[in-house]
Amino acid sequence: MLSSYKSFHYIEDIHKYVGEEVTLRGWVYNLTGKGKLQFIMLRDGTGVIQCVVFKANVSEEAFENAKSLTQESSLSLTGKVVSNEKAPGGFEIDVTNLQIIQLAQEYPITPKDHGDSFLIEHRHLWLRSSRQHAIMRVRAAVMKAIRDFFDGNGFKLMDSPILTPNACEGTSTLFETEYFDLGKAYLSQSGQLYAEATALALGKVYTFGPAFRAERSKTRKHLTEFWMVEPEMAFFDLNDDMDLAEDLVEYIVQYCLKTCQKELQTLERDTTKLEKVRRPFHRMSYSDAVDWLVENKIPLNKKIDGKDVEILPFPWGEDFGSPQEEAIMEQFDKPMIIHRYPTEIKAFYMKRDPINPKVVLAMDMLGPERAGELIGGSQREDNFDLLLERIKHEDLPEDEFKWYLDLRRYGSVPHSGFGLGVERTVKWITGATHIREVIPFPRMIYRITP
RNA sequence: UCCUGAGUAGCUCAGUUGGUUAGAGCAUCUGACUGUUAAUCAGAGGGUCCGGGGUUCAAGUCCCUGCUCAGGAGCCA
Repeated sequence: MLSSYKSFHYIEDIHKYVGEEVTLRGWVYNLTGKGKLQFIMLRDGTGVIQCVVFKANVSEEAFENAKSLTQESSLSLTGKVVSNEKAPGGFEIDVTNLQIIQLAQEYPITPKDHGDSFLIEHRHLWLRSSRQHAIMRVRAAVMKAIRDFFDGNGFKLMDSPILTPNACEGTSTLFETEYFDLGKAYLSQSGQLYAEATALALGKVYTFGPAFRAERSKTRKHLTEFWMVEPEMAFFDLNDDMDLAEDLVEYIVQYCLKTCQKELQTLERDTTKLEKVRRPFHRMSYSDAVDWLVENKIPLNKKIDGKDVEILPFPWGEDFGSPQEEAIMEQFDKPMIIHRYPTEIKAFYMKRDPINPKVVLAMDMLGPERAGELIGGSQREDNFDLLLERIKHEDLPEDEFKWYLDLRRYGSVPHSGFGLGVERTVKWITGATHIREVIPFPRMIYRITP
């Protein structure tokens, strides 16, 4: 517990002090005046409350101070907590004294509409608005739910390096930097390989940190820097992996429903849709998904010689893009998993299905309401020879993977894991229209400030 | 990398077929008001129409070009 050193109160606790005098510190969220009466909507990070300054109840100086306030000025005020049904939230403060800490200059973000570009340029101030404030609180809840879930289920937190000598999957474009005399280093796009090593030391681990991708993606689903949690479990097969993924997502959503009702209400999120997020989720193999696309005449969109062409029926072996995933997801009102993708379109470390080596034991979890891919995971190749063969086949630098191959040399076991994108998840739960709204300071292809 | 769209006041936008001095709401400033919720009322200030070039008697408007931004594809969480 925090010691009670505070000389002021927080708005979230105000209901405990009805009839009493309190001191609040915060910022002017909005203002309106009516002659001898000034209304101040005060925010302090924990909530917003209406404070009423009546000329006859305060000193001349305090009233002049109240009149001179501007949006986002910081202040300290004292007054009595009263119940008033005219006040938003049901309570208000009858102000008896008021001191300005700093009189804010003309604040750029007004209560009226603004464009996306303007708001993102003022991200450092935009975070103060009620919608962004609510999203950040849901984000904090999602982070906590993730940690609670793993910590409470026997997982150990394991931190993987950010600077790495090679591309983890060998596909994605990475940010590059010079690393002393050792040549180039890259910002990690995934902690998975390191999580595998620690899973063989600790059993069940999760790594939780930022990931970096230098792809020139410019959509409302992509960031160049995002947060990902990656559990990795020794002795888990693909089914165990999918079960865990479903448990985790169910836990996160239910935790947010339990602890973020106010925030979800501010965001006008239809929570009945989130309440449906209960296990079991839907599952479908890649092959069954292709059959469904063929039956429903969903084509493959491909670029051949610079021309866009539609290929029908959808050919087995091609990867799904957003159009295919969205079409499949439209029938479902909770997340679903597609598993057992063609070997050729998936990463080298994924284990081949012993029943059908044309597919790997991989899985993607897609979210409803156009949330897109929330999770990507797989059972890992645990056979030394097969893994080496895949590394060679993909032309990956064998030397860099020597330590990784060692894991298959010394007590190799079946193991699995997955990665969950935090921002994708928060975007889905909050119903935010753009991923840049769900991380405090988004990093995107054409923007690195603020 | 490719495709599409946008750029006019601090902010959000309107601006007709090219035609007089480029408009509105909000914000700001001045004044009125004891119950406002994006208050209301009266008044005031505020413009490199993204930059450059061109067509024309005349360009915010048409053409070329550059810049900036947005969305989508591919890639993925």
